[in-house]
Amino acid sequence: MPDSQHVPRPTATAVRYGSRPTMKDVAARAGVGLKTVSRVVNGEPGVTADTESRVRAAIEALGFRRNDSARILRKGRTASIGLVLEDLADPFYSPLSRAVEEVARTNGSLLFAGSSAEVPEREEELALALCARRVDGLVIVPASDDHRYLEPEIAAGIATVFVDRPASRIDADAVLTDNAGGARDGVAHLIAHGHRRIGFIGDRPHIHTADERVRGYREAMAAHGLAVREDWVSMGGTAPDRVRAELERMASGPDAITALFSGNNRVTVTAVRVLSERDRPIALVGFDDFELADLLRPGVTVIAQDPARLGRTAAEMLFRRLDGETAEPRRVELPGRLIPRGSGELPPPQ
Amino acid sequence: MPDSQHVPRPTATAVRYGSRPTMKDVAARAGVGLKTVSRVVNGEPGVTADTESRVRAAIEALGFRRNDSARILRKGRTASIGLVLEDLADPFYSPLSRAVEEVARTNGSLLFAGSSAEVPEREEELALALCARRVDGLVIVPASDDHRYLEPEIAAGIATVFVDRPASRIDADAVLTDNAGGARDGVAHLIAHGHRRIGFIGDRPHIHTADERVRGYREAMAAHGLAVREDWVSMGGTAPDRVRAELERMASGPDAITALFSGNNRVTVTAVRVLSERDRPIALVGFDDFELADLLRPGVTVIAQDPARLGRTAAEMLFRRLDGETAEPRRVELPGRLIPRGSGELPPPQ
DNA sequence: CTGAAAGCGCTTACAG
DNA sequence: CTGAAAGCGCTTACAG
Repeated sequence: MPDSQHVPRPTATAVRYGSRPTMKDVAARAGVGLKTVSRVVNGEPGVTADTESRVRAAIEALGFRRNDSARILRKGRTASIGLVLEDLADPFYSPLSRAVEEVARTNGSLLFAGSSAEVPEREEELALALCARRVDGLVIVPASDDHRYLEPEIAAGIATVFVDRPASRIDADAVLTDNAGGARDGVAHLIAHGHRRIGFIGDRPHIHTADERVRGYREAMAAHGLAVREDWVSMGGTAPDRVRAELERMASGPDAITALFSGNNRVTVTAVRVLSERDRPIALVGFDDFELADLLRPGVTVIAQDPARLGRTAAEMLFRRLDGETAEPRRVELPGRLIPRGSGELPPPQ
Repeated sequence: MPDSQHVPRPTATAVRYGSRPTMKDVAARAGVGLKTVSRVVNGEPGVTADTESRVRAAIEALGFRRNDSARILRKGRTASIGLVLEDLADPFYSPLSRAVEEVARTNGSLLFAGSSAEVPEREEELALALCARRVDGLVIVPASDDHRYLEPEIAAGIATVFVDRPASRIDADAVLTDNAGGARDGVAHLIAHGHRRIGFIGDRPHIHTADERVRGYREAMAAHGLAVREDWVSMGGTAPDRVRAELERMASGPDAITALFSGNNRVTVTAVRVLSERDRPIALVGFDDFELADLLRPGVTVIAQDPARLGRTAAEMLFRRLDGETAEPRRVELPGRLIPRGSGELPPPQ
């Protein structure tokens, strides 16, 4: 089908790329110079109505569409930005992506998107591939713990804003949630409801958000004079099997926890699942909101982030840099918000 | 910071684009020809170890990174594909996006992603902008009902695969779920559990999936000799207020429905919310699975699609086309799968 | 093994 | 109002 309107060519590649008309073809057909075609295509002034209509007729007849690759090469700006995050499919990151996309569109840019899958090498590979395409800027949710590989790119002018987690070993713009503060609030909420033995299950250590949240947990416990037993704290990824095993361990024995603070949305989901199978209720506050949290019984109390706002804020900062803002790198922190729904207000057993 | 290693320049633009070394700079520094640099950068044979190391040293010293825009212009293939869908943030489409991205990566391509927000003009604008960038191919979840605007692009060789919904007014590859069949199964399931007055709330008419699902609903009702009252059928978008009003209307009065088939995930979520507030239970089967459906009380019975598989299948088909496959356009249909969880097995009131 | 010339399809700077 | 020439940064085709 693709070549039904074309003279057959020997290879698919020839069909694919040999057959597009260029401005030169349009100029020849319209009987004008190349620059005149360029003027019409770009809506520049200085073309008579008559000339313009001849050019438009030729464009129409040939099915011409300007090749932006060539334009980009000449102009410098590519009118595209790149987004590198952990997982496009994650319900936390997908609204963030959408928000970045909206800001890009508003600024006339297209968006490259890619998932690092939390693998540092993949983040680097993706980010550098985007730099080779000469994206104007980059929004990155880091997986790597060393971003010095980006220094030459940033020095060469690729604006870069980190989001959700800060850059490591370089100084760069970042938009974050107040993770420690949110965790503090959540744990304080459990303490206020009478809990003393509170567990924490979080993501792998050295992930900035995971470290910050466990820090908030410890600070809240300390602020209320409560000791933290180290077997109440478990950092190590969000795989359901792991979370299940750790929670079941913490919830058994004489010193069983009476409440859990879960370090992110995926831990929370597994925790809800495990707790729903148990008789003795355990209070739960989770970091990150999620859809339907209010419809579960009990509703799940959370510290909500606003992923769309994170994305929007980061992208807007990026475009301000592209517009020439040259202030020192900034770090913006957005607040987390406690939403009580029932699970975090359960009292400890008598 | 960005220009700390550079001589200050008059404008931000100059800093941004003036300062990147090119192959020519590398060649000059290494004392070799341009082509030799190209050979080293691209790992082509025919360079002595000594020459190569001189070139590598120059690359390192200058912080050179090949400009892929220039490469693309010369080579034809851009090693990028475009994805146009309704909403990157939608939990149905985000796994689809991720799957497309994975296949793109496997094939050495980067991914442009954009949301049409269900606005036909925006789909067209996005798709044509991507064509102007000369993406190798396009995966599209249609919002438009007329894709003839893509004919010149497809003829010029931009491979195009539609997913979730077929193309309109052109013949093109498509990967779809068997929407009518899935809806038929879901409604038959409700009928098998004793329901006779079954409502249907779906998305706006003329959206292919919405039309197909309501068709499946009507077919299942007819196949069991059940009449459909037109006030049991409501097509018109997924806004919560609308869904709530329609469901409350259908669920009241002497001929109130005893069961609902909801046409997609967003309708289902609102339906669950409304039904949870009511005393008299109403059975529910929803099209599309969603996270935590099993943790609600009752669990929500669904016809599950596999969005990741849709995306993967479409992207694989795209790359087969790019590899030269020239068969007639194909339509692939993937099955839906009934997952009983409780809400669809509730009996009608005695 | 190496490199000079031409060209990809546009835009820029300039001249008429 | 219009267009010829040069050039963006690479790769291709060719010659030495």
